[in-house]
Amino acid sequence: MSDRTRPTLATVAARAEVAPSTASLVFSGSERVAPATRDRVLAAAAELGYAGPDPVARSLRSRRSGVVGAVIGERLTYAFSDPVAVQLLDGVTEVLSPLGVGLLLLPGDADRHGPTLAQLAHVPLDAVVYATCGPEDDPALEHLRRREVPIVAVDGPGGDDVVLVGVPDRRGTAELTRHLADLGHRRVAVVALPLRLDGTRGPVTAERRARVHFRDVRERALGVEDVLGPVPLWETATNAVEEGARAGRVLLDVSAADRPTAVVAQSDILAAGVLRAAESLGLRVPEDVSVAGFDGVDLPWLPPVRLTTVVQPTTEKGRVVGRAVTELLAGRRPADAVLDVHLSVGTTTGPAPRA
Amino acid sequence: MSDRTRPTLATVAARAEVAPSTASLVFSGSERVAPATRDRVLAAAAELGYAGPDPVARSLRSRRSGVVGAVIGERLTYAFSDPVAVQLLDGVTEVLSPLGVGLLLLPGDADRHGPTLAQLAHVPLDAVVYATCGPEDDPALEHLRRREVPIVAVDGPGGDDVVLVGVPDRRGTAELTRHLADLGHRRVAVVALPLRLDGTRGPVTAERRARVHFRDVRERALGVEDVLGPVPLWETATNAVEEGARAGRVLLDVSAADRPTAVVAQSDILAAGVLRAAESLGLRVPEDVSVAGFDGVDLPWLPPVRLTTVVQPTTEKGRVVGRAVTELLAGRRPADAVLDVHLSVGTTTGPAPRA
DNA sequence: TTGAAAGCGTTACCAG
DNA sequence: CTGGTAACGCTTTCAA
Repeated sequence: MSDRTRPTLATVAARAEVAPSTASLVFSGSERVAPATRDRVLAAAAELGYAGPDPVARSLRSRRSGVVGAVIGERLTYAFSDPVAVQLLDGVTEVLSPLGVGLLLLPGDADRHGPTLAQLAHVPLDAVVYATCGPEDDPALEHLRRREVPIVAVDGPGGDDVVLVGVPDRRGTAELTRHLADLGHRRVAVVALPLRLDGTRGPVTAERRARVHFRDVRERALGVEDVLGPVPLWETATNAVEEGARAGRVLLDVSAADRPTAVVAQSDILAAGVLRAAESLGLRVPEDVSVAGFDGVDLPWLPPVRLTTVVQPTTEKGRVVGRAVTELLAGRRPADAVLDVHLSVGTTTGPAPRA
Repeated sequence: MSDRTRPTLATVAARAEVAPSTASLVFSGSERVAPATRDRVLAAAAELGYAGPDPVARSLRSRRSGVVGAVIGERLTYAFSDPVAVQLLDGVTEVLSPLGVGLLLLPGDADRHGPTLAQLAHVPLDAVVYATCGPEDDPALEHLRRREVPIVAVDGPGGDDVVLVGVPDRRGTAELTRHLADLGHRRVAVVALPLRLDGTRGPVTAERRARVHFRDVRERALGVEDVLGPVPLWETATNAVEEGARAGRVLLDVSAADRPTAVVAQSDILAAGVLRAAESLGLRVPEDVSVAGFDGVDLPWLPPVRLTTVVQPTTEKGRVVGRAVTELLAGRRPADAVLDVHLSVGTTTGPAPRA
């Protein structure tokens, strides 16, 4: 090993006695290179221990870095304890990885909902995916717009230059609620996902509800009310089992006269918490109270119960996002996409108990 | 908006009537710029809608891309259903994010243990973290070496040019095993994490054991044997609750004469599965069988049981990795680090039942 | 099929 | 404190 400095394409070209441009052609896999020349270049590269064209220099010329940002609102720990977020990103990488495009994590921290500008500004980005939160009033958005970085948002509120991928949250929840109504339920409470990421928890006032930050949360609440009219909302601080349990313990307080006969949680994770609360309060499900969720994720520790829920094709949603990114990278403007959901009736909903 | 083309630093400099190098100084936050000049440049930038220096061009010059790769062996869904992996990466980002460095996910897919070269080769990388698997015989390794990308490996086998961060897996497991031995346990079975990522599951033969791919798996097995001598190992296909349950159902088969009185699982996730299996087999824990894990992760759905386990400081491990990366980026060569673990005795281990 | 030359947008270095 | 100039390592015309 006598090399003083890391070899570059020029070094390789010189050693192979071809022009740099020809060597470049070889590494870009072009057909228009004589096999003999190609072999010579490859041999030179091997001898020099050349690792291939520097991605950064390549990016500068080709205006493509192979990096797509993933905005995941919160700390990794929170975002990735949400199976929906993970499945979604899994779908995205499934499509993007084979193209040599990687996902760059852009988490926020305890206080912030998104990445700081300092984080964004220094990092190459061919596109950005808002994976778990809409880009609504995100200061980073303006920066990305300036840089002309295309954006795909999941369940977000969108905007003209943002490609949207979502599901019919409202219709799905309405369908679920109709199922409950058909079973005789009239007093239904909703355990809501965070309306904003500020740690608030408790009953939702009209003012707070007017300032809901996330489209899907709003829509899922409306879906219930489409069927039953106004219902009480209980907001959780994060999408976590323990948060659902806290909510459940309050809502299902056995001493309350107007205890709901059914609880609609806005995620399966929260629903799992409500189930736990019911259990700890000595309530039978579904005899004393029905519980339903949203997402249709696999909670391996939930059985023997099967949760009634609205199933959304989360991984497929991720793939659709991945394809949208692919289109964007190719300079095309894909249409927004709305995937479908369906009701899955499990063992956690049943006839409303007689008053 | 009359701009035909995205503004560059040169455009901004021209408009502010300064040299490009001066404008560059402004954006790099240098002190050696007259406030008046700075304001003029900033004003010009604002007027032109300049988003700041192009990260790619900047990277080319400064030889730093702000991107650190995270190799996570498997599909996102598998890797991120492991709380240990998530906490670890959380710790890493906690240190790296404030530095404007982002984590690029480098998952494998169903068959592969690591990213393909096509994925790696096109992407800028200041460093790489092997987060959930050692770089042992990884073909990507040679590529990274050529590119002179520094590597930090967690619990990995290492190599001269790889910085290692780990915990005393062997000693920790030995301590746990001594606790069991003190309780009178002699017939102990181990539910092992995957020895290699090839979907194998079942009793571990000597040949297979000789080819174990992951250092921590080997060490944790040895820790048990340090105390009790050779014990049967049951390999799982992935680190998942259901896998632990499958293993548990076989190992705890009530009809077997030599049913173990204690099961040591190599992760808390697997231990949770074993607990489930015990329950479904009608065995009481710890009266009929003791169960222990490794990691000390918070499984919010596990209570009321408290798992006996070896607690490792996973998030701190991530921070240490982050700091090691920081050092490496600064051109220094940090020392390997071994963090500490401790035994946490819960309610799942007790005296061995009388034969 | 190959080569020459011109940048891509920035920062580093050295003068002034 | 500011300006000029030369890279950084590659790809992309355009010619030959």
